[in-house]
Amino acid sequence: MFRGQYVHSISNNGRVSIPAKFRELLNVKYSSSTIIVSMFENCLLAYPIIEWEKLESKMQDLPSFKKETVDFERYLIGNASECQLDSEGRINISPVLRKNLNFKKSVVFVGILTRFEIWDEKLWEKNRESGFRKFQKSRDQIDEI
Amino acid sequence: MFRGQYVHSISNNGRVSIPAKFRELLNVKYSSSTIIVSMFENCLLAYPIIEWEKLESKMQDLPSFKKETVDFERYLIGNASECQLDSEGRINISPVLRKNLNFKKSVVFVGILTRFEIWDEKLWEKNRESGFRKFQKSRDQIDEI
DNA sequence: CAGATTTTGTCATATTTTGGCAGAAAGGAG
DNA sequence: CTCCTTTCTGCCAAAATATGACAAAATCTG
Repeated sequence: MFRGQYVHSISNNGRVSIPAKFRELLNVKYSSSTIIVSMFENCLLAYPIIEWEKLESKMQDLPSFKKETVDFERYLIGNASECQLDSEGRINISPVLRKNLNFKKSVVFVGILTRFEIWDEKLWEKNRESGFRKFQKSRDQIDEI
Repeated sequence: MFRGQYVHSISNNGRVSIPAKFRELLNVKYSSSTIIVSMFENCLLAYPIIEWEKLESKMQDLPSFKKETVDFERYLIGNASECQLDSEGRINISPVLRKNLNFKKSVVFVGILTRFEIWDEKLWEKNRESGFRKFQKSRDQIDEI
């Protein structure tokens, strides 16, 4: 499972290495170092290809013409791109995504079970406080755990 | 059951040994010296992996993109990390967690039944007074015991 | 098509993490 | 209190990891 945070620096042409722990999980559990990266709220969302495909098949079961489906899929699939890790475990993040998400010098990888997020470090730091408050709130909404 | 307090020193690269009593419990009761450590309020929360995985499997059944789920998982899983005790019974605490929790020289392990907390010693000392007051208050709220 | 720019592959190196040992400190038994 | 065992911790060497640099390949542009 993807867990925890790792701060890496991103080169000025958008190249960044994936944390070793995440690479190992990709190799061992998923037997593939291909990931799909897409936009999310203020961050990138990355899935091992197998997990992404599960997601896609669930999306295919949604009512195709419903407004929510169209909006959801257009955004999530429309911004997706496939990345192969290179021999040093790095990927490239396109200029468009970097610009949209304001990736500057360093990014934070945040593991979340079957996927991980990538944030601009400055923005992540700025959201830390509110992240904790949101966590506190969400605890009361989630009755299942 | 995890019980009591132990003060250990933490090396400047974040390595700290787990109290022998806790190690024994992990081996004997849980048959595994892997733990998951995550952030809580002002301290780390450590679970034997088996206990933690119960929690995670419940989380996987939550709707992935719903706001509450994202806020909850991002915090709890995003701050978590798997730790294997090494041959000397030590674990490493990542730079991010150390920074967030202000771990300096010594930390306090506090056993609480199925889990234990890890506090910066200075902060633990500072909270001793208020901890007692909170305990006094809580007595009146707890009817079950 | 030629030159400029960007992307990719490889290497070198600085930094961090890990493993193991040895000795200090703490705890227990007599 | 003293000795002995267990536990903790500082230290060092070895391995792993991250990242900067640079040349080769690919792509874009006019």
